[in-house]
Amino acid sequence: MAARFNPLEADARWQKVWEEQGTFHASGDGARPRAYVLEMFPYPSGRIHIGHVRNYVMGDVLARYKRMNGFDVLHPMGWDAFGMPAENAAMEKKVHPGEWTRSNIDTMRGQLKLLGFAIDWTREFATCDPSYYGHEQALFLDLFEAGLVYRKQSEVNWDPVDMTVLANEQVIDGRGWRSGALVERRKLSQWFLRITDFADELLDGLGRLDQWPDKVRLMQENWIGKSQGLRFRFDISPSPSGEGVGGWGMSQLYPTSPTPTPPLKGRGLESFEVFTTRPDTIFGASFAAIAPDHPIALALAEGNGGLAAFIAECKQGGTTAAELETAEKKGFDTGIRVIHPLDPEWKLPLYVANFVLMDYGTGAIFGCPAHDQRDLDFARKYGLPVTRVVAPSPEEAEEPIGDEAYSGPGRLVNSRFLDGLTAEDGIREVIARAEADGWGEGTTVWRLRDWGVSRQRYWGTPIPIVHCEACGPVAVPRDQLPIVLPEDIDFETPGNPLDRHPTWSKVDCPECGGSARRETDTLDTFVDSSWYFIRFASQPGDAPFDRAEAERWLPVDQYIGGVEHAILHLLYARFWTRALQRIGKLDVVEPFRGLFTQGMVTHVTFQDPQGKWLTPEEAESHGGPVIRGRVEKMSKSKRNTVDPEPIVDQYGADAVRWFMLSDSPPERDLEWSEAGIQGSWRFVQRLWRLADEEAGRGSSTWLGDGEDAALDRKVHRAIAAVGANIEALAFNKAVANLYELTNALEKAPASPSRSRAVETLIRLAAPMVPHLAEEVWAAIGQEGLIAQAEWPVADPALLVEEEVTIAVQVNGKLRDTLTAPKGAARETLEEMALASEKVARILEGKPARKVIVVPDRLVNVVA
RNA sequence: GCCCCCGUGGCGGAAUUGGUAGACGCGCUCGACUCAAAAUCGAGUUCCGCAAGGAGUGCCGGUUCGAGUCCGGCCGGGGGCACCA
Repeated sequence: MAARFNPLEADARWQKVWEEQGTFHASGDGARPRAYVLEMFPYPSGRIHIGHVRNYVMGDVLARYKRMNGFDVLHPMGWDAFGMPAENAAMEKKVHPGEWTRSNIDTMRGQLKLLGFAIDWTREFATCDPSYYGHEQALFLDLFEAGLVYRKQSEVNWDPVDMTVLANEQVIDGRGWRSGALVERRKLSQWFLRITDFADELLDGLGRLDQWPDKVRLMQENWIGKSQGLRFRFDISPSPSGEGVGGWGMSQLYPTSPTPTPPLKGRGLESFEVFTTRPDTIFGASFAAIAPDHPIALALAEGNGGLAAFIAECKQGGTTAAELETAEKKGFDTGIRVIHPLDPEWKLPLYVANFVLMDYGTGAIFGCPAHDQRDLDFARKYGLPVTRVVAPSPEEAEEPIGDEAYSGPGRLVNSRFLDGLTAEDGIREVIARAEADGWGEGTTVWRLRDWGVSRQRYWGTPIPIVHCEACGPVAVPRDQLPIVLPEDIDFETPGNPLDRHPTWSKVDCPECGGSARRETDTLDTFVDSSWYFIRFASQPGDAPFDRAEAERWLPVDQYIGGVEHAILHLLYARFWTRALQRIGKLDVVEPFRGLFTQGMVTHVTFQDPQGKWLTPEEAESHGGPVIRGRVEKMSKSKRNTVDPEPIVDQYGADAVRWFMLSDSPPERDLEWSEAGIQGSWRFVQRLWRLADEEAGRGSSTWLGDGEDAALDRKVHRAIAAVGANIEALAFNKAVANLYELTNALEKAPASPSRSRAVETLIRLAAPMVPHLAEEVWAAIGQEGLIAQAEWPVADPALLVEEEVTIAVQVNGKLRDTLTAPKGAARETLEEMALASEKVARILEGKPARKVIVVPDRLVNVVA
């Protein structure tokens, strides 16, 4: 063996061996139990960054560990290859999005291979392959035929310069992030998937995902947003003088229309529904309010210029977080009165209010100022009555409400027949009465919206629909799939190139044969990532997947990725899987049994006094003063990124892998540092020296024949600890276990125990530093690959200590320690502790009041 | 505003059910080897103190024989949602 481990030479050599032998192919032959380990597949943006490396190293350690434990492991890799950056590159660099994407994939695949990941590359695909998205089109049609896809008008963010729809995240301060143009709200016909049909089961299923982080489950729960309550009808009160005009409040700021008769009658607008989660507070009602775009508001505005102006003003209001937070509650009194459902004599004013949202519930509310902060703010502003109807105690029944609404528990007061009931009973009672009397019903409202999947872009999966004037939207016949994106496209003009293509969209209607137009929208790329894990498990040519084979691999046993996908991707994938189950295509309920969200890789930042960001190298060579900034997420704009490739060239894959696993718990951020990677490099070399020494010594040169029982125990404790920590994905702890064992081995005198221990250490380290492990494995004359060797088994007998250290406390303070045989009797321990000089000194001859003995742990003497 | 998580040495972080706080790594100090350096090896490294000893897990209080861990109240940091009725 060489004096030093040379990764430059060894890495490539072992990577070639693994590839040639197909070491990491998932066989699926049923001979071994299966394990499916998956990291979120990357978007081919250009180059691998260090965050990818951390993500894939974690999955890789688990995959290799599972393989050594006798599993048939599926650990695939692919590319989430559709999306905007490719189109931006096309516009900026005049390169075809496909060409740009393919070239990035080639680069990144090469970079990933440098790290020696145990990936089954035979299953690799990119979502931009027609052989992938064609099957996606088929699945879309399956859902379409099952009624889970529909088309409706919806408001979108429209960039008038780029002529494209923008996602909310792409609208910054009301402007398109690329063009800087003021974004318009536009109504477009879009395709939607009925994810709301699954709201209940998606929520319910979270409870059974016990191997998911609580945080992610909670985020999804909030996102789905289930609210139970009462939906009920308000009838508009007929008034002698017609149906009212704006008379009070805000309306004075706006000119009142000279034609005061609002056209509600005969249009189904004589009543409207509201939703509330607090029907118990119904006797605290002091007003009703509708959204500015509620049909009644729009109808009233036809005859009321003041209201029309108010509605227009509401629409202008920004929708950014900051603006909403400070936005004042504003309303417009329509002059209309509505009838309280429990008292026909009780009339409430109807406002149009800026804080009522048309797309939640029914777009209308009843206002109960005493117990809802927004309603209270509103009521105070417009001088509306505030009546307490819930009191935390009988004494507080008449306590006036101040500036804060009371939303806590209590009993109902000032509420006629509800008085004395708890709030919960009140809710039940009012719902029961509403249902019995026919003016409302108990219902559930969700925050979750249906998933709009239409994107007015080129680089995505074409939606397999044809629009025919006679037949409407028609599914493309299956034998015409895949609908392939045209290659001859023009990015010179903004907008969707598919729309402008001279021939692509011109087709005959599959139903009537008449001339028709192909759908030119493409699917949201989140659709692509909603089923790729199924395609990894099984990829026949003529179908999206083979059902039986997919069911044998799924669900994914361990899924690893960034927490930024906690909601959208993970919710969409759960929905898609359930949708496939509902239509009878795949009997899997949840796609990911275990989920792990890893932290980011961060790095220090540097700036010069002018605030210009500097790379770490620039900071070092910079002549003038340099400000050392915070440790932050790596980003190009802050110039604190680290390219993994030169680092792998310098230190080798194993040192990089080891560093990615060290120190920080995997769910937290890891700070990249030069010292850290050097430390890892040193450890790789230490392992090498240890093995080298042992190999060089040969078995004939023992100093003695004696076994080293203490070392044996340490080894077996390490076997148990490393295994448990890898299974728990606590890689930083597994790393610490390996350091401890290495330290112990370096100090241990030569013995057969030590030789065995070094071999065990290499096995334990193999998932983390696989190239070095293979090199050592071969050098010590072992057959085959360590990647396929068995994980050592801890001997339970050696996990038990013979002697234990007992802490001796006086009044809970540590005063002494003593060594006792494992399992020593309470009395023995007590006796030993009381015999301690230090204890005796503190007791000063007085007897102990009490002695607490925790066997094998401590004795606490209470003085 | 609502919901959730986290505060432990110079730094990253360990610490079963409450039971010896600081494992392991980084950094630093001293020493060995060396002409010197790198590499490597040895010793040390929570704070105060020469020591004996004392203090110590953001702060204040509580429960307990015993609290980093449990409870209450603050302070600080991070994340999610965002006028959701």
